[in-house]
Amino acid sequence: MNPTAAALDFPCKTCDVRDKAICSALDDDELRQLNAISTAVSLQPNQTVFLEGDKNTFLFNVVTGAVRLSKLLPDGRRQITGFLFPGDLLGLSVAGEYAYTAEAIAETSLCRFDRKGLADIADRFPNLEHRLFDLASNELVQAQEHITILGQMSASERVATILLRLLERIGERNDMAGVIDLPMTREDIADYAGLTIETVSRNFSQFREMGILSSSKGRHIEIPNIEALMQLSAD
Amino acid sequence: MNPTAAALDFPCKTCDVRDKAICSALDDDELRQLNAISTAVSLQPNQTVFLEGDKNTFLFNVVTGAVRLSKLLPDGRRQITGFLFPGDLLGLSVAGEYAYTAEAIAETSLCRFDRKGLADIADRFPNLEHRLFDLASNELVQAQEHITILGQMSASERVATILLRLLERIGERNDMAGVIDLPMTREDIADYAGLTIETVSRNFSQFREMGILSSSKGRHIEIPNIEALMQLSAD
DNA sequence: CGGGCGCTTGATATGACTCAAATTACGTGG
DNA sequence: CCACGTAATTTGAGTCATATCAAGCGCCCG
Repeated sequence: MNPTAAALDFPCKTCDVRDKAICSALDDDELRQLNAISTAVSLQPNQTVFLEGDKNTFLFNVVTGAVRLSKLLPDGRRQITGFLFPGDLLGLSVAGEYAYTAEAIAETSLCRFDRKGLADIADRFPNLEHRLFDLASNELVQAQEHITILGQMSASERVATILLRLLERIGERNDMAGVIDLPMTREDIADYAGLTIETVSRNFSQFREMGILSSSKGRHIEIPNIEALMQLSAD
Repeated sequence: MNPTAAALDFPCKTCDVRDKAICSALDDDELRQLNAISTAVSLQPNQTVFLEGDKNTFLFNVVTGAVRLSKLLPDGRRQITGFLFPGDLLGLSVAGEYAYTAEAIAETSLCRFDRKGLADIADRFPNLEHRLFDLASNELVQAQEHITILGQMSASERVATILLRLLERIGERNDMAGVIDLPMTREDIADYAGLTIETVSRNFSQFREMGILSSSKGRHIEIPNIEALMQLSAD
């Protein structure tokens, strides 16, 4: 916002996600080295970050915007395995290949790290490797919650639960009420929830009729009573 | 099998999973230090390793047997998020608590590591921390495949896919044919697949009628033609 | 030999999907 | 700024896959 000479030193220092994601584990010296192997990347909506099966050369931090992760079945069915927002880590993989496709949902900026260079730095700074392990563990926990949503919940419970998680992550909360401006389409939500577009839409409509959502249209969501939504969410 | 004086040095050296899981990253010297903070644990079927919400004091390696990971919804619905077998890592978590319950399915032996001690060792050996990161990444990839199964596949596709994964992990494969002796009940499979016991059972029966499974009963599964099962699995 | 648990099978109910169409929001060019 | 065309969302009617409810079977263990 108000760059000083010190801040201009290297760009990470004024980064919005400086205290999140990978970078939060590091002191200024470490950050300077990380900065040396990082590149800023800008993406428009629906642009691809990488494809499932690509060689995993890079790790990314989401700085602004939103990203969707997805896997395709051979016949074209798509499962969205996650939505990522500022501060999230992107690009975990095994066996040298990304296991999913990553695409920008909105206008998005990423910080890109060379994987090899990152490994070199990590060898010198246990903090960094620790942080990567924590981030991976965290993603695993989220994935298991997603599994539980898909395996056990009804359509309305899924929609309610997903709205609550999006509220926490990208919404504004005021006491009992909340607002979310969704960056993703109903189709994205459907493919995340394991439902059809129609079922998602019908549940939004029903929530409106019930007064759980105030008559918000499209991607602007207003939640007058968060408690009521939580009661529908089954956990 | 045939212990020498050197092997008797410390127990890890003759461990069945010496070259898997955490231990595979380590040389003898590192392994010796790891050994110092590890304890063997034996469990009978249905005994609890830890509960969701417990303080995450330990990490475990599965040495023999099988473990199921599960999460409960407040009303009692259960989602099994994974089955673990020899070599698998157990106990990843965030925020100091296990995010799921772990229970032995069969007679099981585990190797238990003090988390704090492990962190100390990891600070000195980047190899180990690297390995933990890889294992966590690997579990994340598996979780995402599970998400795709639950979100997109029909009941028969789920059952076929799950059988194929179990075949890879704990089955015997001979050319086209395969055999699996399942350690888990139909209920476990149902809770893993996001289906009911009845639906899982009906699909087993249908696969038998179709000749995809040879008339195997109960938990002994014979697959005369693995290709045919793969065609039903949708990926 | 008996009891119980796990598994299978059958009949019916229902929640979500499919197919179809109308409505609304959005970006573009006039 | 408005008109148009397209994409996104909503709504409706009917179907189907899987859940639910209900028995019956078989196998293991005491």
